[in-house]
Amino acid sequence: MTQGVFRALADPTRRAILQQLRDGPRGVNALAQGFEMSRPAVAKHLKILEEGRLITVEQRGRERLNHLQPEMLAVAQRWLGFFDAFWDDKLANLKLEVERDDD
Amino acid sequence: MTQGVFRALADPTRRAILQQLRDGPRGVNALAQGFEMSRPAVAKHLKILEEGRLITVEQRGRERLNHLQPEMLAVAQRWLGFFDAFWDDKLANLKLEVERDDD
DNA sequence: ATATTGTGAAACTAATTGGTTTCCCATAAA
DNA sequence: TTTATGGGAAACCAATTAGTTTCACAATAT
Repeated sequence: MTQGVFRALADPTRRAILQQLRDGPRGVNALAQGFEMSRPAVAKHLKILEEGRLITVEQRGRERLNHLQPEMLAVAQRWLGFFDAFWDDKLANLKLEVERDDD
Repeated sequence: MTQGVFRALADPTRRAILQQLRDGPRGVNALAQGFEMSRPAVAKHLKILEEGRLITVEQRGRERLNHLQPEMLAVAQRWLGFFDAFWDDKLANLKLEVERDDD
């Protein structure tokens, strides 16, 4: 699960797609207009985003609307959260250094 | 900057390396023992982590100690934070799945 | 009925990735 | 001074990635 999310986030086009989808669901063509690449290329990115469960697809007639599904971003946030303690420790150590650096 | 970070995080070995480094700085050989791959392979991952500025290298004699530098993880966290507005009550359902996740 | 639109699928390509083995060098220890 | 250790660099390889063009097809619009 974690792998699917981080893999999906690794590509700048895919991250941009997610940001686009914050404004509402979009079809492949609408999305592809925002990028300098062909529709099939964007379609492949969407597939990877779908595999990572960062988007869901709603079929409406001949249209396929790609919806942002931000729940999985929480997986990434949670993983990163495990380092917050380290971050805090480092800041604390730094603080100590600063405090006895009064000469 | 964001690209370097997300690229570095895309590989499970690299994420595992970062987790290892939470316990303190390590040389390539020490790290490589934790994975079923050769030292040069791990060295390449370290290089990518360094390019993404997720680690720093301290040269001590013939040893090169790789230090976790968690500041850049905040870059990823900030990017993900832009989606916080989208979170809804589906998060509760997700929590169950997350808790039995490996990787 | 016909034309247009939104999309998927296949086949192909170039570049990148993730790994290997081998060899070499500098530092540290005997 | 010789040996052992920690690690870089090169050359190579297979698989994956990110893109392309072309074709096909079903749903909508005229």
